[in-house]
Amino acid sequence: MNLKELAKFLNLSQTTVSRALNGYPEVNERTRQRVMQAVQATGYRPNRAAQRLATGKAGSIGVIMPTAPGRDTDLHFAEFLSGLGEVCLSEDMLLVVTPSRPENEEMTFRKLAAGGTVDAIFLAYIRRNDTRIDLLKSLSLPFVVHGRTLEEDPDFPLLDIDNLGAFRDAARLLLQLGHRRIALLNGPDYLTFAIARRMGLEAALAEAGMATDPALFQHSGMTDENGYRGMMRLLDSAEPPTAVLCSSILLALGAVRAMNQRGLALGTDISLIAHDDVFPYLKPEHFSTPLTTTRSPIRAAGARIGERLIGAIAGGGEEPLQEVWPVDLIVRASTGPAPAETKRVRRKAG
Amino acid sequence: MNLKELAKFLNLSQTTVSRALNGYPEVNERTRQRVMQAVQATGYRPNRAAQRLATGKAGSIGVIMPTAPGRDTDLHFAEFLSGLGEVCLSEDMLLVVTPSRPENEEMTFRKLAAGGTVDAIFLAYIRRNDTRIDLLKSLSLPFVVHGRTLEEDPDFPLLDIDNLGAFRDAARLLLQLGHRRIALLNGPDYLTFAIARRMGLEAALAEAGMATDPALFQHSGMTDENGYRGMMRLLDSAEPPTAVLCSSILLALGAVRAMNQRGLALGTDISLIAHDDVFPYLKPEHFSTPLTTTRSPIRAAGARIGERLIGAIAGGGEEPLQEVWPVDLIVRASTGPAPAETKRVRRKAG
DNA sequence: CAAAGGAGCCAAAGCGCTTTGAAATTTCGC
DNA sequence: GCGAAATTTCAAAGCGCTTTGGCTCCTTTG
Repeated sequence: MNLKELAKFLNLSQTTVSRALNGYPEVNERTRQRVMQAVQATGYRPNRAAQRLATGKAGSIGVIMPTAPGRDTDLHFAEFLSGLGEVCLSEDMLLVVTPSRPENEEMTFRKLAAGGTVDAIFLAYIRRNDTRIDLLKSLSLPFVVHGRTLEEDPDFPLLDIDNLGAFRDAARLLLQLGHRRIALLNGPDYLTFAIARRMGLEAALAEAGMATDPALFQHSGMTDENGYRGMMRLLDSAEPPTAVLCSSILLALGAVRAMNQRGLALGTDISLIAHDDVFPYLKPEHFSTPLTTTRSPIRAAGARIGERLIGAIAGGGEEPLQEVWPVDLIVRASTGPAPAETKRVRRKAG
Repeated sequence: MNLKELAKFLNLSQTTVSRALNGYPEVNERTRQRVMQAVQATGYRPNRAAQRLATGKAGSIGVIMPTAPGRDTDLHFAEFLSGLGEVCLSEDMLLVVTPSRPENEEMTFRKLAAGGTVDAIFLAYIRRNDTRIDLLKSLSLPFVVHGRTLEEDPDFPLLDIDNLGAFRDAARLLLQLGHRRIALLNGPDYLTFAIARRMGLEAALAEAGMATDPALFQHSGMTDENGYRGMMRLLDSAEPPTAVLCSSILLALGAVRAMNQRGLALGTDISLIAHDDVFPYLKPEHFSTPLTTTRSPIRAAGARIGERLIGAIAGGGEEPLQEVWPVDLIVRASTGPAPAETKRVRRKAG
């Protein structure tokens, strides 16, 4: 059943039927009712491809899903997608997920753009000098970046959380509690969010007039396993930290396990603050010792980016908006005063 | 730049250029080279919508993403999607993810199908008497179901793992180890995979001539929190189990935490077997006490379903294939002989 | 050397929708 | 009750691609 047939069935022209369906004003209300009824009766649905061709609008948002044979899937991606999806749903947009090898991402973008497959693109996992952003700028497709580059004043539309501020505040808290050796279990060092978090910690240390010890920083994929290994390595070192910042709940999960195994009490012997992207199935407040966290729901970010993308599609060229969300620091039981032995270590060192 | 312009640029007809691009034989090799070069030079990409309209093929696979305001996102969905995506990538297919409220899924299907938005559909989260399957059968669109209904001989294409067998084998192992009270922390009771797993446990118990105690079964969303709560409840009950089956690593995570908190040694005081869908960021072998698991990579299932969907699109109507994968039972340290106190309890009870 | 066959190319007809510009019909003011 | 304006409808022209059927030019073959 297509429009032509439907029109014939109704003894109307395609034009009128099309207009009735799309809510144009120049059609009699009685006629519109009749059309709607016929749609119900016949089960007619407009052909999406034809609609696209005619309007030039794809009615969908493009998302690149980074993928590679050995590559881990990402918890954060799914949660983000769910927020994005929620918005798409209410706006009757489709989500076109394009799996792509990292090395082919440029090609994938070009194909999506030139082929008119999508009306807007979302980009994440921003790297230090990310060439993909310049590419997107040149593509004349609305886009919003999740995260940002390290430059001072980015000139592209983005949404990010205040990673630097979050980890600076977290480190300040630990410093106030008397901690002097603060470790960082971070994400991959080529991703800007991880770099920003490290800079946050470094900033707080600098404020306190303290040097940074690179031996206390680990950059790795954010898995349970890496959290465990990293923590074990730290605990086995000559001067173990008394506190640790984790870039993900998963890293914290492994780190906490390592502490348990060593018989260390969380919040007493050692303090921990984790960043919480808010996964419904893994909550820091439900750890044996509830975790102090820097908290920012990644799902909400997905929803907001969806809104902005849809706005950009509808409204033509929005000016590039840089939106940076503050991050809550939520104190729970995993943070406490630095243990006395720290002082001993420091005396020994000094 | 469109085909017409490209053809003019080359002094060829659209027909010839189109054929050159799509690998048809009736075009001179030299001409084809010229065309390819022009494509490189101009950056021409065919318009996807036009292609679709002309061919009637959408070049994409539809995936329903269940979503609702309060609904948890699902770890398994992302991992599955990644497998599916991997295949789509190699076949140059797009993944159209349609977020949909559960109550609107039928409508969503109809729209996807009648609108020609996708060439095939994938369905998961199968429920007891799932009306969506009949709908799909009536839609004349290739589809493959992940999971299955409970009927004896399903007549639709599906891929599933042997949930019943997996949990029966797991329970048998526990029974052989002397366990008599075996608990089950399961997924939601309206989903067939969870029902099958319960049936697996019940089958093993029946074989051993034992009754089932519904108080030992929990159906819930598969989150860390529910694992913890469920386990706590079980441990606090009059006759706590000596062993527990978990339908997910996440449930196991919470359950293990509960045990730790109660000072119970995993594999000694209490045994645990979890089902492992294989998440790269959360591995049962890395738990403090490595977990015995029933293992089946959900990502592989995604890839296989992708293959089959693409095959079905290409080859027309494949006969409905029921593919059921066996599940490995991998024994690690979380399972051990039933502790002596169990006997005491039984004596008391007997 | 004419007929047959094949290789290579082309014009034009869709695919199913939207939208423009015009025509038919109704409504309204005086 | 008549012309003008507003309302409602329509025919037809795209959107950019694929594909059918046909045409031209060479090569082959009896």
